[in-house]
Amino acid sequence: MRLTTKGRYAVTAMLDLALHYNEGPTTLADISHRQGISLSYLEQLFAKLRKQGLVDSTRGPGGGYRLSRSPHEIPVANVITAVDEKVETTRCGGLSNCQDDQQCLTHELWSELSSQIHQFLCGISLGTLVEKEGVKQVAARQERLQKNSQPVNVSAAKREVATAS
Amino acid sequence: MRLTTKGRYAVTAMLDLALHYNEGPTTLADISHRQGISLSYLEQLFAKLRKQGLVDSTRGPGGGYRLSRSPHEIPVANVITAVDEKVETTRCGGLSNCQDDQQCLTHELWSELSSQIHQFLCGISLGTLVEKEGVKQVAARQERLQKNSQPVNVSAAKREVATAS
DNA sequence: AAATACTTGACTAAAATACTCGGATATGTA
DNA sequence: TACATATCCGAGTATTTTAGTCAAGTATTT
Repeated sequence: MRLTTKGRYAVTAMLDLALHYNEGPTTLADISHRQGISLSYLEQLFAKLRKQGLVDSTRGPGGGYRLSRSPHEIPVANVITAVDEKVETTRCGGLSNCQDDQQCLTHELWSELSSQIHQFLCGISLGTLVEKEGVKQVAARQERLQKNSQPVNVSAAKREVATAS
Repeated sequence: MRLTTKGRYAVTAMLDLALHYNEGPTTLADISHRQGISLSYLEQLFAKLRKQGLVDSTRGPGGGYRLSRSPHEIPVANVITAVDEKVETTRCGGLSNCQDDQQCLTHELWSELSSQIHQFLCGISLGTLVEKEGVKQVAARQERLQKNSQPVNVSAAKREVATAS
């Protein structure tokens, strides 16, 4: 399994969606504010998540994204594989042609590890995570922060910093 | 846990060492031939493996590297962490300051995953791998290839290919 | 002395990652 | 219809990592 920040961002964003599952569509701008992920990057990620059928989108004012099904029916593994094309730990992508068209010495090890990770992440759904105490606490903190602060144009703010230097 | 080709190379090389555990020091040149890893890259990796006390080295003719202890006492996890500085799946390296100095929404998930992977790779030693049927077969093939072919300067060969195009 | 083999450090091409930017398109509201 | 809000889409790019090269050592055996 490939574990990159891309996959982490995707899971975080999807978890945010799961937390607001009962509130109608959530905009990427909201997720961006709450989770500190750039809007344009979220757009890229959600294009893939949509293609994989994990989320539905509605355009226009009041629109946004929502999970295509219950949080309990979406394993974390699906989210990660949706944005990170490759899923294998092995070099050859499971084709066993790692070295001179033959299986390399450690091929078995990596396949086994892959399936371990896959199993673990398949066993945990967004729904599972939402119910965790720690997640609830962090989510509550994020809500408070959002209410106290004005909506901010993050990229504009960053641009200011950049030009100031 | 970070899983890169660097870690894979390291495990492959260490497994090669384990396979020749009873034959005195193994040179990096031999490993390079058998496993198709560039000599200079191996040097880098083994510098780290030595610092971590996983291998002992002897210089001069007849020298080389050998495992510092029995293959059964070296878990794969140790090899990987020796060459891949970071070991955490989490962004913050377990410090819980992933977002605005606070714990991010998915922090728990990644810590748990980390420990899962760690457990798995701690449970498998080089000795375990050596005994696997698949590994034995691949190793046997590599021995045959090595005996049939002249020692080759790999990087010189590669350079030829490159200039030919 | 000569050959072998490890040791160290600096450097680099190529790939991947993590984004940004600009614009297009759809949709609800006044 | 105008306008604001959102999603869509493609191209471009700075940074980091990977995977390696290169050069100049040092230690040890024969």
